[in-house]
Amino acid sequence: MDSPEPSKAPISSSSAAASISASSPVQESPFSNYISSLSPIKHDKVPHVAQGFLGLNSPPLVFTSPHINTLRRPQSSSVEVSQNGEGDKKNIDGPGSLERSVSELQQGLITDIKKEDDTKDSVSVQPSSSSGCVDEYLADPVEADCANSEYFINLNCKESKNAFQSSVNGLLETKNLKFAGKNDVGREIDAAQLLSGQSEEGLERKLTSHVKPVKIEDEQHAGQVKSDECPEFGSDMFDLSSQGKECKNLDAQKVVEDHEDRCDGFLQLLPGSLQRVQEYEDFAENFEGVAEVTVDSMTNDLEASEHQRGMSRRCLQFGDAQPEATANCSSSSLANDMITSRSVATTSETEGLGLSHVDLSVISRKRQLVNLSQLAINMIPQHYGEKSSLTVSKPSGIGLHLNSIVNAIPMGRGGTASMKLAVDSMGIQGIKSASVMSCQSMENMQSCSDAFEKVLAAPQDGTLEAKACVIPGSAASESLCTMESIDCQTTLHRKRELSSEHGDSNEMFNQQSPKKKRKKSSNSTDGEGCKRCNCKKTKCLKLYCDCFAAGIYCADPCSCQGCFNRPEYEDTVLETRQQIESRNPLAFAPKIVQPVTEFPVTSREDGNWKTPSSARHKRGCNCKRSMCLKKYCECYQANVGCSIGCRCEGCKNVFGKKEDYCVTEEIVNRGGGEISESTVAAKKDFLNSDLCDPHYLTPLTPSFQCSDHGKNAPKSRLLSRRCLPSPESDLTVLAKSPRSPRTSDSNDMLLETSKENLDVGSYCEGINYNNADVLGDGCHHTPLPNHPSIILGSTSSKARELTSLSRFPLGPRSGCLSSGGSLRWRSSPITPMSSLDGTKNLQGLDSDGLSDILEDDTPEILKDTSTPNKSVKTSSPNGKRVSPPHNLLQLGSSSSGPLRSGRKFILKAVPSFPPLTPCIDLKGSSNQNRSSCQENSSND
DNA sequence: GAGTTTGAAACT
DNA sequence: CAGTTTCAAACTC
Repeated sequence: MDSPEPSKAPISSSSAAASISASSPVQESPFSNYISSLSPIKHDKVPHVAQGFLGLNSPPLVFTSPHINTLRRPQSSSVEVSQNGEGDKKNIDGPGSLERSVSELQQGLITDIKKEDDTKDSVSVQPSSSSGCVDEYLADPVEADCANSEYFINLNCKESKNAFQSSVNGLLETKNLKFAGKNDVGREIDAAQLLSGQSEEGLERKLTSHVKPVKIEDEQHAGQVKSDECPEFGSDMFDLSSQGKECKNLDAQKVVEDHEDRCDGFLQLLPGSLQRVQEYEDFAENFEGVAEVTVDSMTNDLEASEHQRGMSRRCLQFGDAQPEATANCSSSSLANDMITSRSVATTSETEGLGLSHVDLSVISRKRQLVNLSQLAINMIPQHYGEKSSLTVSKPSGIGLHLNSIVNAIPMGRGGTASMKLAVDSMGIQGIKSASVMSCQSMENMQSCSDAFEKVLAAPQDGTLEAKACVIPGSAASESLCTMESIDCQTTLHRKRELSSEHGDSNEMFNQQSPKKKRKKSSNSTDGEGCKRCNCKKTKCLKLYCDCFAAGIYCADPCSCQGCFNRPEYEDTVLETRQQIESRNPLAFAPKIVQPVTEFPVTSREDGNWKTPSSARHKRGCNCKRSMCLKKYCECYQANVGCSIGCRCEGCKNVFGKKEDYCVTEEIVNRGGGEISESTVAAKKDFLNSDLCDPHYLTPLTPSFQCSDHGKNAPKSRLLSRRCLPSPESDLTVLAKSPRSPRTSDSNDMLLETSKENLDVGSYCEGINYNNADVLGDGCHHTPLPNHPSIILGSTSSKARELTSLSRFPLGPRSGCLSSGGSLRWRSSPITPMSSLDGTKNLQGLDSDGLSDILEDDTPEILKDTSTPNKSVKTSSPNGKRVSPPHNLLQLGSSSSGPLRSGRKFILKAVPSFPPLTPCIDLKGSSNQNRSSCQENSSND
């Protein structure tokens, strides 16, 4: 492990391709995919790094694909991607509009290009021909859509094979530029501009081609989306260019790719240029200036297109997303896609790839989109309840890596990313609406970006933070992470490309002074939220490495020594990861799982949105001296309360003591048996009022408290606990829809032991949470692009989606589930969940009964920690019911029957509930609901 | 910035 | 599966 394979290390572009191919096999296995999906790898650090281990996270891929689909689908009610894609396009712009935009873009681009050409000359970097840039651009935009990608590829091929290569080179160059640019911002900018110019040309081509392609899409929805995006983007670009923002436009275009990769979020748009110009840090600064110009006018359209593109890019970079995507698209293809996506990302860029690569890349992009959408969902919900609903659907990974969590703090980024994701998820249909949303989100994002660093500290972004928190783990953090990681990863990719092209690139990274990295990391950690490793002996190939554990490549900020966690060593990384996963399929799964419901509850009660109390650490901590009051404690570090799974001693976790958690569980457990329908109803009510309300979800953002961490967290947590016994359970409920396993299991789960359930639930919860959000969003807005379930289009569809979700191993959990009971859930018809509308309800249910159930159901995987809980039961947090642990036991055995019935009942009920009733009154309603819940429970 | 503490990850 | 070692982050000075 320690010594990564040296041979691999010097991976050249070719090697990268090889690695890709190699990786593919691994990912191919559905199981691995599931597992990988479970793995949080994706984004934790993603923010900068964006580069995830494409190959590595097979699981992510699974998710990603679904997301992608969902993203695209969003608009189209139909589950199928293709339809959606088309619909999206239409929605966004008619083909004619696209053509127009294309023509315009072309004109604008041409102008810009000329200018850029000049700039290019000035810029040393840029090597790649415009075509190259274009290719990249195309690739990104086309991204998800294989068809589009193919189309583009074909176009490129037809136009000129050279162009394709050049495009590839261009990409590499662009990356290189960025990479090099890091040194000089201005230089980067120039490069970016140049690239943008190239990209513009490419866009022109693309646009022209796109016009045709748009219809081609049918092959793949994603393709449609891309085509749509491209046109829009182009149009956007055009407008910008017309406005005299050529540079920005160009940058935006280029950025779109890069940024998307890194930041996805609206930040990307502005940032896009900025990003290129700089790393994340610089980005913020430049962002303000640059962003300002484009943001208003451009943001909407650009965002949408960029988001999509960005999504796709991320997907390429991040395998994580892929899993989800696969879920949406098709589990079978997902794995391949995942693999391919990875390879594509690297290979396509590096090699130039064949069409197949392109397709793969497209897929990967789709996956990424899915991931992004998930993230967006996570993020969105918080800020935008309605919108969030759209995005929510996909919360691919609920779980968060601690790193991600840490990173999550910089919600702004995450928010932006999420926004983009949301947009993506929304799909074409959403695009316009999304544009609106995006506008808001963009605004938020901007504010966030502006405040980005501030965000952490500033509550304003609290919304963002809240999102981050909510997503927490997963999406939010991921999004955040992605934002930063994206930058990092983008740089990494660039580096890769550079390295591939220029052997030095690797050295460059390595050479980077640790100090700088540290500074960044420290900064990022603190403000930016980007956490970087400092590994010295593990070569960043072990879980000790936060980056590696998060599934992202080490980047500039890292001060690691002898790092093999780089794109260059992709093969090594993948292998190592596989090894680790072979030992522990959940090794890369998000450590923190969020219960969907919790947010609402917590936020409501406290009024302060702090950490998602419901969120829990998958494995739990084992603190003995820190009393869970320091960052030594992973739970505390993640701003989550300790749970049954924790083996900590003298737990004083501000976010929630283990004891409290146990109590809640007990309650839940009892509820499981005792709770019965009345309890469920109460929960439902609660959920309906709060959870159900999409708004409520939105508010979740509350969260934000991630940063707050503990202060309010404890209360919120407690409250949530009361209402929602276990976060996991809640999550599980939500999960049902998406990951269904749990949800479905929830029904069955009762039977299952509490521990297992908990684990699974927790794990799924994160996912569920996302899903829940998605559902909510979906209900209101659009179908979650990603997951079919998300799509929601209609409530009925929701049910299907849920089921579908259950099918797909959404996240890592799915994998976990596969291993354990989780699968059951999936298998189990989530039907109850089906009513997405009920998602909230579900959440609510989950929170109460479901959560309990979930906990019970929680797969062993998650359970790790959980054993103790059962015992805890004695006291109820609320003091209401402190039924003895029987519940667990009951659940396990005799109670199982009743519980099941109860759970099932709940689930069914959930659907019936108004999905997203306005809930906004988080506090009041929540309290009432809680009280009602409690009462109900007591009654029970 | 160096050294210590801490707990997770890895190993046996 | 439990115990030990290794590791890197968090923390303290």
